[in-house]
Amino acid sequence: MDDDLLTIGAFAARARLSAKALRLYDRLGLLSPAQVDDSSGYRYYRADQVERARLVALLRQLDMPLTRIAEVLGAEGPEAADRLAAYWADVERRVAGQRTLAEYLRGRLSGRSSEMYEKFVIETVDVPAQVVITESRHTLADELPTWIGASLGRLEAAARECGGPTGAPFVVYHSEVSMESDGPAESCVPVADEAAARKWAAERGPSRQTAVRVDPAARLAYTRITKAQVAHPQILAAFEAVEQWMAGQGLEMAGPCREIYFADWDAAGPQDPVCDVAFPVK
Amino acid sequence: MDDDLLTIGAFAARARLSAKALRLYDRLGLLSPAQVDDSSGYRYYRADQVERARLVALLRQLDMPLTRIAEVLGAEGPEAADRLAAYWADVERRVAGQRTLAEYLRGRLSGRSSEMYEKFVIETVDVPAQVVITESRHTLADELPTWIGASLGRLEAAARECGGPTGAPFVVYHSEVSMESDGPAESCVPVADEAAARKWAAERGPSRQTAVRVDPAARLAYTRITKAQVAHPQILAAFEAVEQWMAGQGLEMAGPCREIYFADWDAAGPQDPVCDVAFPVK
DNA sequence: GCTCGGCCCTGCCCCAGGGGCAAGGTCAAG
DNA sequence: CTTGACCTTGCCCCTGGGGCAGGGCCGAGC
Repeated sequence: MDDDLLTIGAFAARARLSAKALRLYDRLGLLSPAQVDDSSGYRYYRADQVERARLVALLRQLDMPLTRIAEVLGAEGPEAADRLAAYWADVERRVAGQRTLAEYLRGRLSGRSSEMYEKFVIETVDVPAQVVITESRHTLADELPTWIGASLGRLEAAARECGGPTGAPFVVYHSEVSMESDGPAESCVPVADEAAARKWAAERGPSRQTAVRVDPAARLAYTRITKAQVAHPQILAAFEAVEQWMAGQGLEMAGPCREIYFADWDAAGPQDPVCDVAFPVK
Repeated sequence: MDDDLLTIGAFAARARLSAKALRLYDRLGLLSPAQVDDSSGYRYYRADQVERARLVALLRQLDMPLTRIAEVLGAEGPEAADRLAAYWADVERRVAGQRTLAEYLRGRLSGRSSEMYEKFVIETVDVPAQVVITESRHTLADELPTWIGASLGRLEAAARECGGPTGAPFVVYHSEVSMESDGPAESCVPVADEAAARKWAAERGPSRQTAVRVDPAARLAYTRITKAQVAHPQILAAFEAVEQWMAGQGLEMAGPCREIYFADWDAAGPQDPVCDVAFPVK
């Protein structure tokens, strides 16, 4: 039994890993040598540890972080497969988003950049102050559409108990327009009955990040986009077009940007206008 | 003009980047402030630099390294789009490879691991020493099939001038079985006429990494696989099965592993055996 | 026993692409 | 003039190792 212990170099060659990597995995508890000489510190591996080492190598080929590899190794058969599947599903989601972004950028870089903004018609409108009930959440771009749909659905239902929706629902982006980082987004539905709204919010408690506030009167610079354009990354072009226009007009941003959904989403076709992309201006 | 200069914080907010990132991009020459105060070191950006900054942010979202981003920014319109397209094509190739690997591993982890090796029938065979003409190359796994096809095609053509192919062509993997890292691979075709072979190699020069050598007699442990199995990552299972069997028999590896293509590749169907996966044993 | 070459050990610095924090300088509004 | 917000540089941190230095271990030959 002592005889088929392998030194780190021999084991590394069999496992197709570097000795350095093996020392790291040892330190992280991912793959400990069967035996370590007390005085010399030499690591000795059993031949049957090669299988585990190779599995680590293959998982690393998927760019799986070592901590997640440790989870996979720590789980039993089918559960390990589930964890791998979950990891890979994350990767595919991320890559899918990047793929659409890459396509968008390719089109933009290939020369259409200058004329791009001309497709957007920008106007301004003055909106009065209104009482809104809101939900807030930190979320990533790929979950945004789902969350917006669900959240506005909940809020519109609640609005019927607060004097009914008195205007188009909208979503405010408090930090990032709608990129990868989870800038807080706030979905809002205007209601008539502020007292009822406050009662509603008090009942819900802060658990769902609900709130009632008065959205101040503002002048909005906006452009109208179609249902097909309400998706990443196309919608970024609309935001940028409005910002460009504002800069050209010498207008300054007076608050966070928003998307105003004035049409019936489900009834709209891809080319129907459904949404205004807007910035408050001074 | 002085008035629409932005401090780093204001510029960062507009560009949706961190100030830290902007300092890094400045240091790398990727995005230099329009003006830097000599005494205070304060960076000031023009508002129209936001566009470039956002482009950097979007390209970073594709995980494009800053050096490649610099190349994209340095190129003109369509060329920039080409560079982005080339980068993204690389990503898609890598992910496609990882995807098949992930599927393979998912199957393996979900419980089929123990029975997996039983599907392979392993035998041994003694092969005599033979003169071979060879080409060598460092290559990545995704280019391997193409290279093997082209290389064996060239060698078989050359073999006809050296006494004809006298045995099945094969590919030797000198370091990695066939993974991501570019372990050198050597394609070999046995020939009868060593003198003619040496003449052929001398004419070609070392430019194409050609060589003539005597492949020593060996006992091979091998398993026969079908055309469908000759691909990543399925073929890894065959290599591992042979290694497992060798370990079970107490046999030691006596040299680098190889794939022996004994059948007519183009005429074979997916389920036809075309290849032996083999290890020399002592 | 002695040495030599080949492994092996730990420890340190390096890469990208920043995050976070500390110490100190600047700027503008009250 | 002060105060607080903002800016500067510089240092350490993360992952997953690569590379090198300085020193220890081991077996083979002499």
